Amino acid sequence: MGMKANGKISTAVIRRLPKYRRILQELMVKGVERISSNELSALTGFTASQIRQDLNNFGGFGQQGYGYNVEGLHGQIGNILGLDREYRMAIVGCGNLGQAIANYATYYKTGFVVTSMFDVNPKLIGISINGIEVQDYSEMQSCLEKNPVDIGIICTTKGSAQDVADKLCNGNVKGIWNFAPTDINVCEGMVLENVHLSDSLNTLAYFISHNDPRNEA
Amino acid sequence: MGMKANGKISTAVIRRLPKYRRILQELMVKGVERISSNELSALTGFTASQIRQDLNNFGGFGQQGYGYNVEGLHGQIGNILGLDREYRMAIVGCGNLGQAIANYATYYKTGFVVTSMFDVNPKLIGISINGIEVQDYSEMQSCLEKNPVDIGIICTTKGSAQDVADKLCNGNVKGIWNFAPTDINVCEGMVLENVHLSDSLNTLAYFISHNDPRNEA
DNA sequence: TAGATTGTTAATCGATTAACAATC
DNA sequence: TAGATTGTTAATCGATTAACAATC
Repeated sequence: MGMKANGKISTAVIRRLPKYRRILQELMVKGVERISSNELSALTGFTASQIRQDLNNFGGFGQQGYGYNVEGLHGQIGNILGLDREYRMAIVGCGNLGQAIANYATYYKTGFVVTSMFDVNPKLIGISINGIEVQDYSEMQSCLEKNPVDIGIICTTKGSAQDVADKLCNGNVKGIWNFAPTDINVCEGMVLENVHLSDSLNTLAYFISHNDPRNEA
Repeated sequence: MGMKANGKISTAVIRRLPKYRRILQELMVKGVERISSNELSALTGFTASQIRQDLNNFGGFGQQGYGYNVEGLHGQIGNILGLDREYRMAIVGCGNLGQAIANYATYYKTGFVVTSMFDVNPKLIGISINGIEVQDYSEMQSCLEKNPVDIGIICTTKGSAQDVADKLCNGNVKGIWNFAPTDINVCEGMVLENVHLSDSLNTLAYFISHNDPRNEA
């Protein structure tokens, strides 16, 4: 039960947590009540030892001779990830990708709520996506003051990304989810998560051209 | 010049290559001719030592006392990644995300060509996206026989992803780029690159809720 | 030539795996 | 209780960093 979380957990561990939780969710749907680290190993591809090691960074969630309670562990990991609260999000750049995320985020992820969307394109300003009206990017700063968000999502072109990032930093968002195919500089304390699709595709090309099927990213 | 590439290069190294190349491209645009591992370190955030180590997995591209030729190194890394050829791609699932990728891929990435798109939704079948007509998913297998592709891109819901993956395996694609928020099983030899947006967002939530700005994914 | 910077080996650090005692 | 499986320590493995000789 008790979170240890004394020191810094390595990012490798943290990035495995969502997968654990995803698989536990599927088990819950199937009505599975308990699972051992060995069975989880088969489902995740990680070793049983690593799974036990990972989980014990945060606390002893299992029980000797029994394993882990699926629902309980799912909840624990959710808490660790900070999914026991709501995150308000603003999408900047409302092209296909921005729209995809607007729909996607609300569809798959309760807890993540898109509360505003911004663009510079007059054809997009004013239209409604998933119930959210696209606002003029020039009004973003004042909008964010009135309606603060936790996460800014950058779905613009490479060229605009840094300007957006700067304005999001001023707008007191806590984290930036960056889909623009470039690296951006962010202010002290800002959490940054990049989704570099072009890098991902290039990596795929590497493995294809080298005939090297080392699955799983 | 000469590729070593004797043994298997670690995936950690491979995943850094696209970033090197991306930054070299920007330097080319700026007209920069040469760069040292130290300067590259400042631009990438990796240590100079690591950069030299990484590159020397593939060959000695630098010159003592000089550094690296920007254009030359950019080309070399492109070759290593397998970007000296064309990749034909099929998109399965033509919602916002599929459409975003259809536009994105061709816009940013020469060398990656979307040649066909498939969906089950009658409202989407027949429409044209970026010049490609959306075809009925039920015809995918015969279409792929007539017009083979290298990469299949899964932009469907969780529930359909495995069926799509199976059909892509039969369709002789070489790699799968999976955007569905689930893990899929692929046949022997298939290259799989997952883009788990929900995992990425969960990771972002972790760092926000722990007030831990360990930037860069 | 002297200075700069690579290529490469050796040292360090961290992450993964193995093993097993604790315990349900 | 006996069996199963965790929690945790120790051993191994691999990746990163440091150092420096080679060389442009």
